[in-house]
Amino acid sequence: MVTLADVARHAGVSASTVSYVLSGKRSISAGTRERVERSIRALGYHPNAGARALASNRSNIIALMIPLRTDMYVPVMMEIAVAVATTARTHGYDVLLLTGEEGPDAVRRVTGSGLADAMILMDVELEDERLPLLRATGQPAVLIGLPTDTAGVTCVDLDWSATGALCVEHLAKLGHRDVAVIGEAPAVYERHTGFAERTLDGLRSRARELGLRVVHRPWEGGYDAMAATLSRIFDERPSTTGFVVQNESAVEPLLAVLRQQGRAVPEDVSVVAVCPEQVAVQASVRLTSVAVPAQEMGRTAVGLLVGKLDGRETDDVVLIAPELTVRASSGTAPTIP
Amino acid sequence: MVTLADVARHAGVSASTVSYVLSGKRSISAGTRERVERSIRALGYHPNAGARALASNRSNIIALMIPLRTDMYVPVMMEIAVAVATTARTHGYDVLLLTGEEGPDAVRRVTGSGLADAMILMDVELEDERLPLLRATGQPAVLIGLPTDTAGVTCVDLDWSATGALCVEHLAKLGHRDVAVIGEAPAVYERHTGFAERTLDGLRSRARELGLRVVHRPWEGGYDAMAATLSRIFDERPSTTGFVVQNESAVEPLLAVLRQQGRAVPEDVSVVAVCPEQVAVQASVRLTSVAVPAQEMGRTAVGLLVGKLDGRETDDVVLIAPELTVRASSGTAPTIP
DNA sequence: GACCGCTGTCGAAGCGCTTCGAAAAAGGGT
DNA sequence: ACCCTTTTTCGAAGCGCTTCGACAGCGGTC
Repeated sequence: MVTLADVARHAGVSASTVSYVLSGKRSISAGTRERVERSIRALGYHPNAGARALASNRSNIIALMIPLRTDMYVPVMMEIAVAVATTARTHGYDVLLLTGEEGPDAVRRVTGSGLADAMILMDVELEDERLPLLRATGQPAVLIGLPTDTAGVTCVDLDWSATGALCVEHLAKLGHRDVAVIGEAPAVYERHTGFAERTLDGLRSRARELGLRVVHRPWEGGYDAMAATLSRIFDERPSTTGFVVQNESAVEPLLAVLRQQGRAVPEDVSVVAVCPEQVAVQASVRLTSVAVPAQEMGRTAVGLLVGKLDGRETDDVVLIAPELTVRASSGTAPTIP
Repeated sequence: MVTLADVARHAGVSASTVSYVLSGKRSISAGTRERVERSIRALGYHPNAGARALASNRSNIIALMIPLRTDMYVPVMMEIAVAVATTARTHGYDVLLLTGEEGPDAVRRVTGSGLADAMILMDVELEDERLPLLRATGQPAVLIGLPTDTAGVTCVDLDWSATGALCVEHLAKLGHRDVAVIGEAPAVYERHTGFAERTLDGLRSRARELGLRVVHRPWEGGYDAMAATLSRIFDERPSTTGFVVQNESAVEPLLAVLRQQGRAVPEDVSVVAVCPEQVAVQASVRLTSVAVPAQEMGRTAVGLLVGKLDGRETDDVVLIAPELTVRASSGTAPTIP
């Protein structure tokens, strides 16, 4: 193993000089720097992470806590995780992967051991039990998701409320008067994951302003469940012509059942989805959708965290504005015959 | 910050005693152990990861390299990653998340810096460029996937060749004589990712033995592409009655197009999928499938790695035997009218 | 020419832990 | 009571790095 001392010897300088070349924290003459850099390359030197962490009290690692469960948004989670990992690298950080399994203990462990300099938490619940700990330890953290109380923590999220409003506005503009929302699995609501409730709230209040009627049905499971859900919706509100889907795994079942029932999209009913771009484009009908900006969320979270670690002042809550892209699944509401 | 020395003082013992209580590498009398443990809890002590890594030359971190691209098997990747993270924790390891982006450099960096004790590589290509490095450094590593040359590395994978064979056997047993394989995107083959080619080889050679005819068509993209692919297949081989799908994102398009063409599953055509259990169960037709045992792969990989790190002798190549579950998408071949 | 303020470099201390050899304590036989 | 073995505990060295204060040169100033 090549150590800093080896490099110093090879370059004919002291260890501290090599260290300063590496960190740039003191000025080093061009000649010396050059010589040291050449030695580093010649010997294939890599600074020892542990020693560095010990001496500098900084690990250059960001912990990312992903949910263990896979009942929702797996591709979104994956995309965020990959974006976090790549962005972190460009800032010189590595990413430690924690699963929600350990829960608050993981926060304690990572903070206490100095394993990571900061944390990114996903799958944040409205009253997340990890928050008090985070506030108490003063560990720099960014949440992806928006808890009820954002005091002392930084958050990044899609503006779900605006997303819901945007969907219903789009349908209203096309003349739809009765809208059905196919929501997440009941478990998601029970857990008080913020985004599901917020979307619904935003959608409902905008619908009220615009004079639309809304029914909301959670969904989970398979095609049969979807068929049942749809019959119920059309029984209760026969004049339903607009659909909002917030659950990417519900997209294909919904389209399939509609097709099977002989309802044409977008002639008879319009569908607006909240889902990753890719899902919208690859669906059997190209979907009018509000994209879930997974990458942007991951990138932003890392950006904020690095800002904090560098002592910069950062925003407390970053809400990403939703953007609706019109594709082939929405159109003018059918005129009642 | 609470250090080991603080604990020692609090418990009235020396630092080394505390260390031995923690590591269990020397016997400590029950009384002393008790006292030390009480102090640890009282002070809320967590060993400093950096110091530990420096002194012991072990970071207790496993690096997991996941592919950057998301053109395939995202849920499988995610499931493996989560399984790796959870299993690693039960062995006292944390997981560092690397993306393929850095490529071989990541291997060099992580090995050189002592950031991780070992690596798990996913998305292994037949002639993976990270392999020579791994062999050279002697870094303990486990590949998820099977390269051409497995010398000096440990691999875990589903036995794809047997998987292909199993699928075609099942169809043969049901009386199908002409089988079509809907394969991965062409890019996957061009990259020489082992599993795609192996499945196909296994399937083809078994088919030859059983006297079945096979056509193979890569697929990628949307429903239109699937419709085109199917017409071509039925034009060229009108007597095709068996389908094998190896691409989970192709499942719904295939079923949808078949339905649209008025071909009943399983009465007119049978479909066998290679995909995660969940996809098979939630599809619009419950699919006869060979499950991709993502969790098992992740768990096994960690198990092997921990074994290596503990100096145990481990297998070099662990091939997981495929299991075919019969569901509603396959049945007796229709008799030619 | 003595003095000043630079810039560039060095030496040493110390980060918190593990680990080795050795000392101290505790039994066990005679 | 003694010696010998075994168990338990301690002290000190050292892992590879960062960082602080100090020092050596250097050109410029009065």
